[in-house]
Parts: sequence; structure tokens; C-alpha cells
Amino acid sequence: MKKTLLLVDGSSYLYRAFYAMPDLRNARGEPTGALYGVINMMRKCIDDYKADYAACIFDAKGKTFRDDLYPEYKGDRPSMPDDLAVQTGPIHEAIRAMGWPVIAAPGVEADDVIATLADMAARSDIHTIISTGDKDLAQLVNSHISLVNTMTGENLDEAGVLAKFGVRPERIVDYLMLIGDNVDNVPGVTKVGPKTAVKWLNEYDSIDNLVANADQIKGVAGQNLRDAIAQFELTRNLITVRRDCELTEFMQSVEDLLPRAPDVATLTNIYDRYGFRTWLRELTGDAERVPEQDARVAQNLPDAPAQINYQTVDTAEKFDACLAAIKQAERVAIDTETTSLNPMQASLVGISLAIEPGAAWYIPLGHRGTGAGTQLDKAHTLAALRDWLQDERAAKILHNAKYDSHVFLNEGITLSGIKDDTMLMAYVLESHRSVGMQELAQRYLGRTGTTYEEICGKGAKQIGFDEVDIETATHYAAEDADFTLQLFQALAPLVQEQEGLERIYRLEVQVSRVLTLIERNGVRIDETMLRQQSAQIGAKLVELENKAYELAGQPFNLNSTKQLGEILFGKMNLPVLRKTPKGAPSTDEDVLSRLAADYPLPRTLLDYRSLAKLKSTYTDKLPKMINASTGRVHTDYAQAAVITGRLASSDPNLQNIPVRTEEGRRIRMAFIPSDGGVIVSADYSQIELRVMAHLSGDANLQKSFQEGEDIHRATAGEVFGVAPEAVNAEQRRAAKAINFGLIYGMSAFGLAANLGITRDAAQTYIDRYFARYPGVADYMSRIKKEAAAKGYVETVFGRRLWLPEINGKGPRRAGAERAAINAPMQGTSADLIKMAMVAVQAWLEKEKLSSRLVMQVHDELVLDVPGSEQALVTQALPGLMCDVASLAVPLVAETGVGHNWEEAH
DNA sequence: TTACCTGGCTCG
DNA sequence: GTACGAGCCAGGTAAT
Repeated sequence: MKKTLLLVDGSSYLYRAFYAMPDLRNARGEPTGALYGVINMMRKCIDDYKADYAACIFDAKGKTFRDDLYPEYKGDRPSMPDDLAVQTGPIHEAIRAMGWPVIAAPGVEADDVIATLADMAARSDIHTIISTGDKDLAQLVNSHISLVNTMTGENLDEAGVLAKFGVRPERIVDYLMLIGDNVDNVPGVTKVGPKTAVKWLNEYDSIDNLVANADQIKGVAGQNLRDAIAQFELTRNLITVRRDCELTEFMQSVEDLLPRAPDVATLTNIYDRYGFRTWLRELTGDAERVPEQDARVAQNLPDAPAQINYQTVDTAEKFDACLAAIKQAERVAIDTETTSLNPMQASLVGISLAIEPGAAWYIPLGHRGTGAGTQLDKAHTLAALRDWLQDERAAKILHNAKYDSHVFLNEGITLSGIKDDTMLMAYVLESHRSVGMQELAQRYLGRTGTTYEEICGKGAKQIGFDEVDIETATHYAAEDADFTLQLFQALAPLVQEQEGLERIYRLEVQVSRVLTLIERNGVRIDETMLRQQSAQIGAKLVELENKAYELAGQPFNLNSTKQLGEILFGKMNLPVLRKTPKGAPSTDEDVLSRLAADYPLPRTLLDYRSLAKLKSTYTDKLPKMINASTGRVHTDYAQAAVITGRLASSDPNLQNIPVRTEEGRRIRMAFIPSDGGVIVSADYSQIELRVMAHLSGDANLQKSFQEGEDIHRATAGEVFGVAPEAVNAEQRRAAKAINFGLIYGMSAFGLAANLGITRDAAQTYIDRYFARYPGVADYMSRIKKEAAAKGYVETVFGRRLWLPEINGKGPRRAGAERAAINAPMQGTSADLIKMAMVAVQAWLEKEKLSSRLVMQVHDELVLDVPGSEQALVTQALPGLMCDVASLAVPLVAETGVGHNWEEAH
């Protein structure tokens, strides 16, 4: 038997482990996810390959020869996140203590070291397995060397490379030279991607022969190739791995790569310090080593099911058995497959159900075309399922139940008994991370599932799920129900562990149902009015356009910042006041306003821009969003998108309908009630400042709210040292800016820019504010310290908001600190209005009213109310909203009524 | 032709 | 470097 050498590309796994793991921390608050992930990976490698020789290779710090060849090499790559950087030392130490040689050679990359070692081994007739996630190393593959990706299980030998890339391993360098590498900033041939590269290499065999025949390649591609030839020598040197690294500092021969016995004392220290209790017990002999399973326990990952059993339900017998089983089950995970991501337009294609891990049914009901096969009758099957689906006592678990609820409602079924929603569980645990099923399966189950794109493709070539053949569909759909059930089992204890999280989660589950109703209700839009407005705005835009051409002395596209920049700063030589992040001269509102003082064109552009925005985003778009069957607009509220706990609205976004300008407000006039009704709007007054008064405990601020003062006026009085009634408009405006700025964690710089005053003046205002409201100053520093110590902040009701960069450095930390200040205020306000939505909907149902919630805009609820219920609803709303919680200051809600939203607001 | 990014603007 | 949190539009450019 040939001996084997296992080389692990530590650097490629470092990043993957860091991003794949949850934000694990030890008792001291130090990040441990990457450390945990890499150790786990190394343990798996040891078990999987039982190699005779082994080494783990990392990139060393500092420049490499490639940076000298080409200063732009990897130029665009951001530096390593601090939470990862602090883990690299312990990672090297731990791997060494596990008995592995660790190599990090200065001046070259891990890839070069791996190539050198693999070559050396080949000369001794040793087979090398390289464990990496990096495609560049495919150039090394030959009969002695193969690649494996331990995270995905993908294995690449010579045939595998050819199958994956379309070229043989010895042509990988040529291939990479043609396509370039955006990540490493290595240029390729312009407009040449994998397709063209493979085509050329198949035709001309090698890049050298291709270059020799470059004049035969026609068209733009040929010219691009000829233009690129000059740089090929450079890129070849960048891409080709070196096989001649100087490694005597680390080893003399392959025999130095024999794994050693673990250094138990050091490992004990590391496991203890970073809180890896299961591994620690294993070292101290308290537990028997069970590979993999043990790692899963330590990371709280469940065992993978012993076997997978996914069944297609396509006969009456199978259906009867399935129905009997779900009726007996304590709880059932459900998922639907549909024709559309838009919940109001989605048509049901199939239902999947799971009651135990590893097993699930898929009931295809709407597949079309060649792969359709046998399916049960849709209407008949839904009729048989209806009672169970609508049974409040039949406990169901879904991932984003709101979507599936719409799908069933589209079929006339009110899905009931929704006890749990794994998307919302993941959201309350870590609102800053993805709540997608695939990501969660990876994070919490250690499982890689099939993605929707793998089944249906993406972009324009994407097919509907109804076109997927039933066998493929069964595996994908059943897996989703199976994962939902398993995620529930994994997440439930994590949510229950924290009383505050459990409470917030239960709130979210109730909110999900209310949102389903709100979206379903939709809001009525006066289509005719918007079309008229579009026409009027269109006429004005033409005038402004012509005026702009005249002022510029030539026509140009007013919507193009590029062309505008050329006119303003090139042709007309206006001063560049600010640049965009990419270095182009800025033409945003702030800049144009300042330029407008001295030149006419900027003013015209500002007018044009605001009108063009109104037309394209609102007056043109909203009529197109009216649902043909309901005649109303149905937005989609994202419940797990905003990290602070707020909702987000899209398709269309009804949370950014204009209000600040006269012309903008006209759009709100087109939001109208049902026939014979009125629009009622109720909003919390100064909600975030009230929360700040509560959180900070500042006596002065609380007193202002308790006495019902105009808060901006009161602040102005304090800051400018005058009686509240003596405050002038200018002073009140400044105080308002200060109050808002505080909520956002502003600096003197920001306040100065906002108010158009000097930085010193702004600093004086802020100093005076904090002198008069010392509790607020204390709160700001306290919350920053708390965030740094715990890694998260909390709302009044226990919603937890993580700040991964709070212990970073420089601007990233500063940004996280501002978020730490803002998040409890924005988040608590979000909690409050969510409680209000649940309370209002419960009241409407209890009173059996016909009034309907139709929108939520962060601190405002909008209802469509029959005239007969107007008095009752307007009278009850403020109490319903304000009694949801008792803070140190009173909550105040104000209502308005009108024939449209503009009047009611 | 499609997919993705940038700059800009709307809201609370 | 410099005020928190979002979504959407048009233009521009790269890849197909």
C-alpha cells in the first residue's frame, strides 16, 4: 500500500469556519467560533483519512513575492475581521498541540508550501491528499495528488478536475490566466469567462498556442485577447504555485511530517480557556471518544438521522396512511411548494409534511409537463386535508408561516394551529444573521441541504416549481419539512433558555398572524388619481429637462450622475464639494443645494430629481402593483429582515411613501378607504425619545414627558438657558436636531453638518445638553461598555441585538458603538408597536368589527374603517396602543381620521 | 439580453 | 471617518 500525506489548507478553512459558525464566545466574551470550527475540521480529517503523514499550512503574515510582482495583488481584499484575527494564534497553538506540524512560511502563500510538499512527497512515491476550498490548487492534481473539500465532501482527481472545469489539471493555469480572478485582483482577458476560456483551450490546447494564433480570433474577443497578451507573463507568475519553497526552517524531509502524540497539557489549557467542555472531558477521561457525534454535542448539533426516508404521496393508500399519521402526531412540520415567491400570486404545487427527523412525505398536487407523473387530485386532496389544516388544536411548525398561510388562503384554506415558526426562532436568537433554511441547516444541524437554485436554476432561466419532475421535487420538498422539524428541535431549547427571548418569540408568532391578515387586507389605492399625477409630473419633468439643457448648453441624461458630473465639474467648472466613496464628484442633494446658492443649474436638477423620484417610484409604480383580483395593493412585510426588530415592507414598500413635501403628500391622498369608510391613522408620539427617557432614567427628561411638555421646546430651553415659552423657532429646530442626533449616536461633526453650524458650536450644544441631562450621558457610556462586554444589547422587553464588531477597532468599532446606542431605542419601539398590533387585532376580533388594519409604518398603524365604526375605533385606539406596557414615562398615541391617508395622518 | 453594483432618494 | 434602520429606481458595466 502506498503511504499517504494529508495537507490541510488551514487558511482556506479559517475563513470558512469563521463565517459558518454562530457567534460563539467563551465566558470572557472572546470569540471562539473559528477556533471551534477549525479544531472540529482537523479532528474530522484525522478520522477520515488516517494519513501516514500530515501537515496544516497557513498563510504567514506580511507580504509575499506576489505583492512584489504586482502591487495590486489582492488589493481589494478587506483585512481580516478582528474577531477572527484574535483567534489565529490559538488556532495554530491548538493544531500543534493536537500533534500536527503547522507551517506558515514567510514570503510565500499556503498554496506554494502545499505545492512544494506535495511535489516532495510525489518523489518518494507518497500519495498526497490536499484538503482545501480553493480552486487554484486544481493545477496540482495528477496521479499522485488529489484534492478534497472537507466542508462539501467534494473529491477531485484528474477526471474530476476535467469534469468540473472543462480542462485538464495541467491547463488550469492557462484557464485561470484567461478568466482572471476578481477576488485576488488578478486581471484576465476582458469579457472572457469560464465558457470562452474552455472553448479556446479546447480549440488551441494551450495558452501559448492560443497566443501564437491570436490574430485568427475575430471580433472584440480577439482584440481583447491581443490586448491582454502583454500581461500574460505577469499573471502566469501570479497564478502558478511555486514548488520550490525554502522550508528548512520547518522540516527537512517527509519524515518530519509524522504526526506526534497530542500535547495533553496544552490542549487541556486551550479547551478550558475557550470553554470546549466536551473535548475537555474527553481529555480528562470523563467521556469516551466518539468522533463526529461528540463534536456535534459540543456544538449543540443534533445527530444526523440514521436514515433518510422521503416518500412521494401519489396513491390513495399512501395518502390515507400519511393523513392518519399526521392526525396522531404531537406536532407536524409543514412546507409548501408554489409557482411564485409573491405570496398573493403563489399557486400551490405541493405540500410536504414531517413528524420525525429523517422522514417526510411530499404530496405533489400541481406539477405539469413531462416529469409530472401520477398525482392525486388537488381539490379532492385539499378537501381531505382541510379539517386538519384548519384545526387550531393540531400543532404545526413552519419556516416563515406567513408565506404558507397566504398560499393556503389562496386555496380557500385558513391554516390554523401554527404553534411555532423556525424562521422567527432563528430571528430572535440572532437577528443579524441569515434566517434562510439552508444557512440554518448548516449552522444548527450541520447539514447541507439542496437549494432552490439547484432544483430550479436562477435568473431568467429559472423554471417554476410546477415544472420540476416529481422525484427531484420530492427530495427537495421533503427535506424542507424535515429540516424545519429538526430545526425546531435544535432551536427550541436555545430560545427557551432565555426568558426574554421566549417572550419576544411568542410575540413574533402572534405578529406573524396579524401580518398575514394585514397583507391580505391590502390597501385601496385611487388609481385614477395617481395616473393623473403621473401625467402632471411628466409634463413638469419635460419643462425642467429643457431648462436644464439650456443652462448646460447641451442635452444630457439628467438621471445619469456620470453625465451630470461631466457637465457640472468638467464643462462648467463648478467646485467639487465632496466625492463619492468611489472617487467621483458627488452630486447629491446636500452638494447641489450648496451649489444652488451660486449657480442656477443645480436648483433645476434638485427640482427634477425630486419629481422624477415621485413619478418612477410612486405615481407610476403603485397603480401597477394593484392586485387584479382584489383591486388593492398588498405589500409584503419582512418580519425577520431588520436587525433591530422592526418590520420592513417591500413589493411595494409602503413604509416610505412621501410625506415631507407638499407634492409628495399628494401621493398619500391616493391611499383611500373602502366605500363608505374612512382612513384612521394612529401613531405613537416621540416614541424613541420616550424610550430613551425610560432607558436612561434621566430625571429631567422623564419630568418633561411626565408633564406633557413639547419635548423639543423643553430641550431648547435647557440647552439655550431660556424659559420654554421664550424659545424661538431657530432654537427649537436646533434642539430637535440634537434630540434626533442623540438617538443615532451622533458626533459634533454630524450635528454641525446637519445644522450648518461650526463644529465648535455643535460641540457646545452637545456639552450643554449632557450637562442638563446627565442621565442620558451616563446611559450612552454605559450601553457602549455593556455592548463591549456582552457582545449584544437588549431592548426593554428582552429582544437581543448582537453587535459583532463592537470589539473591533477604528471606524468599525465606532459604527458598532453608534448602533449599540440606537438599537435598544429603535428595538424597544419596534417591540411596542408589535404588541400594539396584536392588541388592536385582538380587540377588533373580540368586538367583531369590520375595521381592518391595513398598514404599519414603524410608529404608526393605519386602518380602513367603516363610517359606522369610526367613533368607536378612534376612541379606542390610543388606549390599546398605550396600555401595552408601562414605562417610566407615559406613552402617548395620536389619531387622525380622513377620506384619505394624507388627511388622516 | 441579463445580472450586479453605484449613487441617489424616500420613509421612521 | 463622522447620525440609526430600511427598499427601490435609473444608469452603467460585465458577463452571456
